[in-house]
Amino acid sequence: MEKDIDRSIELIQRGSEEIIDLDELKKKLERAIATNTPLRVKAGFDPTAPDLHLGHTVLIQKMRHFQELGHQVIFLIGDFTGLIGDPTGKSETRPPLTPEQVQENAATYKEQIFKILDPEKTEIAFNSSWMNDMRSIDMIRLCAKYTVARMLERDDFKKRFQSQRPIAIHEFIYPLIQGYDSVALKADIELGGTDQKFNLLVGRHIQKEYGQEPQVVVTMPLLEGLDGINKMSKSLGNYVGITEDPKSMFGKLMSISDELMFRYYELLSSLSLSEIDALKKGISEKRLHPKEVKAQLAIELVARYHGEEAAKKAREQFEAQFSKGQIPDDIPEYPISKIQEENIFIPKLLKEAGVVGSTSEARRLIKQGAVSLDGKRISDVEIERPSSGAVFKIGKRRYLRLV
RNA sequence: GGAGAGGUUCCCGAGUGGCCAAAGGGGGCAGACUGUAAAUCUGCUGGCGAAGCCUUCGGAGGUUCGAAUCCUCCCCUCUCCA
Repeated sequence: MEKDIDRSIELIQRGSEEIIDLDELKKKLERAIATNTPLRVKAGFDPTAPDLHLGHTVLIQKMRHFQELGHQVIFLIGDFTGLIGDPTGKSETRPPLTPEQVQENAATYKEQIFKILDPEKTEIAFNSSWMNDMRSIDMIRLCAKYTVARMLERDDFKKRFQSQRPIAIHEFIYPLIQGYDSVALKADIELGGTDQKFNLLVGRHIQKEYGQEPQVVVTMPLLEGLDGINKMSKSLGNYVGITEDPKSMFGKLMSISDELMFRYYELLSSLSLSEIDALKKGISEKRLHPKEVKAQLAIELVARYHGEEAAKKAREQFEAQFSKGQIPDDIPEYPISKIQEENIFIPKLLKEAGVVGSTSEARRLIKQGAVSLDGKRISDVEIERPSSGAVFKIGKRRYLRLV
């Protein structure tokens, strides 16, 4: 275990939004060192969406920091709370997952998180394992430990209450159960996104009610997605999945803005803050090209999930395709033998090959000058039959090779 | 149980008999500029071998020369009162 409290604190604080409460954290660290007992660090995850993206890894990286400091990390899968659904925004009761599905999702989680976390120092827990056995009377007792007025402090609830929009009762129970999880796990620290702050704080209160020392809350910022505006989420399509192939991961990271790049550096890279500052300085003094700095970030992240070799290759492919305009190897192909006519009707060909959604779309693209054949822009929907090996390029990154 | 509001294209949202494949915005795609940057500017954004035709405004019927728009029934969402 890391014996230097200041170094511990520095690492814990890195990139974090808020720590409640710093003094308590110090005390816990001191005691952990004195008694040689690792702190129990909890973070909860939704059982329904085990497809992690870089946004999730901000939190997981922080878990890793705790492991590096020698503490015990608990990866809590909220398979019970998942049935309720977190009332962030909409209220909905989700269809229950079968135990098999939960196990399956958990397996997927493990596969993904252990690219970052040390399996030896990670405990996987399911809150159904204590919640399923809770009796009604105990649930009511749990509910008795918090008040409606305090629940309404939560911004989301407050707004809905004030604007006379509905709040279902079960939504109040979610934070209580999340808090109770901390009791069940005897959490010293709970990590979560800034949107989780209220729930995490309820956990402190509930722990006190059950005679435990309140957990320290560490909130992490929500990572902006590729658009730089919305938070990274799958439904918005602005994400980089950690199981994505190296090439598309690299490409997506290269498409972010320079401004966003430093946000990613801070929250995702393992470079120290001073190293990151040096990069910023290098760019402003024109010693470094922002594109190169971005490529370094992309390489680091691709390597984390796919290894050094794959990262290097992804970069080479990227440079070949976009900087040198070369045609990538792995592009869709279409057998020219399928076409009988002497003249080929391009919209139909492209649609059949599945590179465009409809002939109408293909017509529009041709009209806009987005389609080229072997480097020459096409202006007509019909052309003479090309020989096999000819390559269509549609827009920036769609290709089709005739074979 | 009673009263009311509403469901429009990927999303938000305008449209209350023909000028509606449906305003505007967002998103997306494409072109220019670049570093696949970002920002900006421009264009496109239901389908069809493209003439015109076909399908689309919660669902099913109906009125009408003509329906997203009017009528009937049904489904769904939301609000208020109790």
